[in-house]
Amino acid sequence: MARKGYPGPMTASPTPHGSHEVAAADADWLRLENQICFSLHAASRAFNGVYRLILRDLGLTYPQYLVLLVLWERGDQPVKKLGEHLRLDSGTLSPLVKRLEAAGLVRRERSAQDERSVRVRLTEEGSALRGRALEVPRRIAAATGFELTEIIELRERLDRLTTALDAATLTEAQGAP
Amino acid sequence: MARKGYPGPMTASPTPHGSHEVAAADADWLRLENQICFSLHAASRAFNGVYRLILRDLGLTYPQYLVLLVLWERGDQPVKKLGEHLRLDSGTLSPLVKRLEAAGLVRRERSAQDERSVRVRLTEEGSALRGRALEVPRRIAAATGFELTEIIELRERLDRLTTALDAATLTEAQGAP
DNA sequence: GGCCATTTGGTTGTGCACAACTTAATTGTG
DNA sequence: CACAATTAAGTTGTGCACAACCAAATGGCC
Repeated sequence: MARKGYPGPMTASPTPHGSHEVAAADADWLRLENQICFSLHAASRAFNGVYRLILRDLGLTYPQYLVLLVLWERGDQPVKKLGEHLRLDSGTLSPLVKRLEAAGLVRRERSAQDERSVRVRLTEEGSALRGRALEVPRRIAAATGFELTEIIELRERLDRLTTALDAATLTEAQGAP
Repeated sequence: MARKGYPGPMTASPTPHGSHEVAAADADWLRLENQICFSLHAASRAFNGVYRLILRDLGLTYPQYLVLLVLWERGDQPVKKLGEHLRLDSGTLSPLVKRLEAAGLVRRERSAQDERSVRVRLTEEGSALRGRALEVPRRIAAATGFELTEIIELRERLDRLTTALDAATLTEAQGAP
């Protein structure tokens, strides 16, 4: 668990264009970036673990909980909108929503106006579950042990990171070689 | 993409024990915590997306890359040790390592001293891949657009978060009600 | 009307994460 | 020595994430 030191900023300074020097600098970068992406990965899974426990009482997984949050806050939504709010595509949402339907929490019904669209509607039971879910956030916040300001800062930084990474994904994917 | 405002600290102040008041405060907390866990979730997936692209040339997934990082840095390891470094259990690592073996990057061999243990050993090809992987971190760092100090701060905060969450998971799981 | 691209969901296949269980080797204890 | 407990991997089953592909409905265009 004890964290080994990361290479100091001096050793990781971006060496201009050298040949041998670059290899050493790369190795340092590698170690550092390993930390940041790995830290994020680990934090995400740790969060998932806490949610798993707390949501077990409600019979929900964490992504299912997210879907319900959207429905509780914004009302019935077509699958498309859910995907936009949660950044998930149909390949993830279709089976997930079906499981929520199997659990009796939502119903899926084709729109009459546009038969391509499927509206996800909370059932009585699904709406009622919100009451039991209200205590979840506080338990989660308590588990982090973070101050409110700290949470806000962290969130801001993560969102900025996500935006940058998404942009980079696009440019990598198509445009600039 | 535009972010709606989060409830200010004043509205989210933990109301003592009320009845109606609590519901409103809970709803605020809910919104806020939704942000932080969701932000983390989204950031993690965004990172994964960038890695997916950059690692495609190497024929690796992100978790496979993590396993190789450990092997490159610390040499051959039994599966158990890999799991400790990466916080992954055998259910995840067994098939993953088999895929790496199928790709010709590692070999798995039973230890002679302890026949329960399986040592994961880099092949020639697996070791050689390190050279091509050296440029990965810099491309990732560039994709984040973050300063070094900012990355380090973020990492520190995430690690602290993970530690707190892990501790909370344990106490939730067994002990204190 | 007939033809097209677009939009919306769905399906399939691969891989990761994890819980629960199994198997085999090892260690500890009487 | 015999036997129980522990440990290391593996297996099975469920669910999420995403790429790639498919089908039906829609809307624009001639």
